[in-house]
Amino acid sequence: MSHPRLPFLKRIELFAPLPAASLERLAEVSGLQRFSNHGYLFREGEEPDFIYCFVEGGIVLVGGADGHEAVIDFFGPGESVLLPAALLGLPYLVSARATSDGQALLIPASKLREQLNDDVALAAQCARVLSRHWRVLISQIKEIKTHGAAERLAHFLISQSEKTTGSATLILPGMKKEVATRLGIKPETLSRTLKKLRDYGVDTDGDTIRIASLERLAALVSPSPGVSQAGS
Amino acid sequence: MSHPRLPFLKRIELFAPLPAASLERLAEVSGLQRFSNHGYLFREGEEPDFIYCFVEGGIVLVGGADGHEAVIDFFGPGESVLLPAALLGLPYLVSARATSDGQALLIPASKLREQLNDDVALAAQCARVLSRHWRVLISQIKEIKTHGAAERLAHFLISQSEKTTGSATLILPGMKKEVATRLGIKPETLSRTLKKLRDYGVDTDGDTIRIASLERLAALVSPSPGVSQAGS
DNA sequence: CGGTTGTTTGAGGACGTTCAAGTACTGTGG
DNA sequence: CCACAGTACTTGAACGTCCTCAAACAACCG
Repeated sequence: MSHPRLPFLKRIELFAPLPAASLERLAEVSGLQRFSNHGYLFREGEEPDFIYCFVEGGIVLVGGADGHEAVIDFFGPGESVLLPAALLGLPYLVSARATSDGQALLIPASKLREQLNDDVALAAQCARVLSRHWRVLISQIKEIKTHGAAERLAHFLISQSEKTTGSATLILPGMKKEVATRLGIKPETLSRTLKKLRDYGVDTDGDTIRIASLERLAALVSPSPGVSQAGS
Repeated sequence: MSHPRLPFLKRIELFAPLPAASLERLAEVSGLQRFSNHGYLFREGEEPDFIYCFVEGGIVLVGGADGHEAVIDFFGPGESVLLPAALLGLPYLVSARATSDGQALLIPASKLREQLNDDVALAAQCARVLSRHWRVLISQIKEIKTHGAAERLAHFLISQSEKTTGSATLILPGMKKEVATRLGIKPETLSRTLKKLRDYGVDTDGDTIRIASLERLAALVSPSPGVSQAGS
């Protein structure tokens, strides 16, 4: 451990599998940055100076004008954002707003682009991580286009709980209005939909959600293949 | 030009900027494959054997069960699909259906993964192309979540025409029902929405669309920036 | 020619939004 | 400590958009 920021880098999925040499080089140009809840880390349209890797706390990625926001997704410890904009050197398509206090590791975009061109391990790992992100986004698009609000909410809740069977308790990764936009609906609709899900064993208490049976919720999303399957 | 497939590789955006050595290596393991309209090149859930680079003709990427399809996007000459699944070795999340006769260059996924680990140029280029794809998907998600059907259709038509001003004539990249799903609406709704757009100078004749003024259409999408627009 | 598939059109209904009011929580200043 | 304002959230009623269902038309093909 020759560098003090090395242990932080190792906890980022994007960098974890890299050999020591690559990590050292990244550690030298990286910097730790604190941020506080509800603050903006960067805004849509700005030039990419850094990529952000979250060590502690999380943010929500939003796009579009104020009032007509589209929440893309929530990000937390171990995850990183803005790799695409940084690699291409194009303006951010999205803004990031903190959903809690925390700290992020910042890597200068220019250094990253440099290293990308002569460090196979880093380049290959970037390609793999971007591939995973692609699949996440594809899933989201498929879901928006084929499922209704209740199904999307159910699926979201399941994805937020670590487990896949039995009961679970989870805390929403942001304010309800942000969660609503992440699902492509209005806060009012989220409120009502959450109430509907009470019949399926979902209990709400502030930003804490208790799910009685993950299986029962999952059944709501894909009504056991083979059944009539009436409306959307 | 030591290899007969080299000229084809050079016309694929993913490979075009690569040095000769990388291209040669890819050319040796690649193969040309014909496909015919309405046929499936691969289906959701299958194991990734190849990535597909389109030399001629195009396909539509669809996800989800038959009857509840979600069209992701259309792809044509110069573009490639399935890099993410191939790099990760995970099952395809989508199916590809041809929207015309054509031919594609196939690169074995295993060879690509191999080369990715010892060819910086290839790895870096993959990362860049995946970054571009990421941005396209983000744009699509933002659009679905913030715009109505008419606006999305207008934007889609504009993006399909090469120009950005004056009048334009374009041919839909697939059947109307596929275009509809790409926009997240039903064929019936597309038909009706297309009729509404007649008042905005959009004329339909089979799969040929004539746009009187691209500016007028664009105004429909973003009602002239600067106006009241009430930011909340 | 009848069968199949894609598109159009119409009528009715479901889902989600908008508008509006009311409740609960949080931080501020008296 | 409490009144106050600001924000998030909830709830209700009316509305609009898009979907479903159904029928008709056109193009294609055996």
